[in-house]
Amino acid sequence: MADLPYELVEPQNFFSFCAHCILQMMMQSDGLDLSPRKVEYLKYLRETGDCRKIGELAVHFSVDPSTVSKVVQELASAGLITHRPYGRVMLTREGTLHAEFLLRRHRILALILTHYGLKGEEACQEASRFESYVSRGAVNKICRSLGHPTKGICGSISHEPGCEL
Amino acid sequence: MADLPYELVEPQNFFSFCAHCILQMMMQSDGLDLSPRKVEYLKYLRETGDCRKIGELAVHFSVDPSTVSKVVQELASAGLITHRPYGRVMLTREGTLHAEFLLRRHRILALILTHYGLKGEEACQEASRFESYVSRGAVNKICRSLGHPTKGICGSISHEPGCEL
DNA sequence: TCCGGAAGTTGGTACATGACCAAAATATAT
DNA sequence: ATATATTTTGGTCATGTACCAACTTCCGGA
Repeated sequence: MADLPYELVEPQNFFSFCAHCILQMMMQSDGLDLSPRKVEYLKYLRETGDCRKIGELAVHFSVDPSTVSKVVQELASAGLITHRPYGRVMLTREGTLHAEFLLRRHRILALILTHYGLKGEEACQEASRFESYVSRGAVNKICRSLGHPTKGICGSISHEPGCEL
Repeated sequence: MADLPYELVEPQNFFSFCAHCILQMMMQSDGLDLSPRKVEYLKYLRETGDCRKIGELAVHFSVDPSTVSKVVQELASAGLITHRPYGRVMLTREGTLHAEFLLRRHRILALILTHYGLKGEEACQEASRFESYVSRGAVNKICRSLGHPTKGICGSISHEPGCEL
């Protein structure tokens, strides 16, 4: 952060960025920074309206609670969820935005698979296997190319501001 | 292997399978059994006409020769390549067939990415990241849906017998 | 209010993948 | 035949994702 090229942003242009946009830009990752399991956790939390318990996640993903406990701590360290020991798990604002992307990515990818003859359920499962390795940039291009569809196979697709850039 | 349901194949139908088909069927994996790095090795060996040296692979993938040496041993154990210590690396018949699939998968996936606006090089790199997690079944469906294209972006696509099934 | 069982955490282990280094072994080329 | 280049071996390490056992904390009922 020491050598930020401040000159790149002319003073007269600086205020054309609103705080929200700056936050968005800072938050935007390439979409490849989360491991597959963490992606599943975030999507699940977003889909179920978050505020889940460790045990619920453990049952849903058929893993030991201790496994969930540890991964949840990592997600909390990453600032994507909040979790006090023995407490509930819930998405932060940033985690929510990221989970929105993860769901959009999943649904876009599952959707295009159905265009190639995969059945709904099959497309969903297939997408789940590889989606973690598909970059945000690629997703946005596919999304734009499809005209930002709003209907996926396993849920509706919501488009955050910025995805069409 | 103890409890194979021999009854499932009626004696009068058994000989309708030729040895080649049986071999094919036995060899056909779901396409998800190789780690990303191993996939890269096999594709490279197939593309460069195999019979490579460890050092070449190490340079090409920018990793330590010792890393290559170990992974190569694993591929040899899996029966996909032959490799005597200090000798050349080359694909077995099975390895060649599998590498053909890996190349077809890569090129099919890169191809469809270009249909969504990704540039050639970009599509190739993107595909390389996630292709290891895309099943043979899905690839075959996409392939069939595209009418078994023969021209990919980073090479021609060859279709083994069986891919259109 | 206290207590016991349920829920969650911690610490340890395990396995796969894939990377590195240093040292030993082998091959090759002069 | 020996020096140099290549490869292998044996360690170590990091990441991701699991498990188990033991411990801690929480909560609801008597």
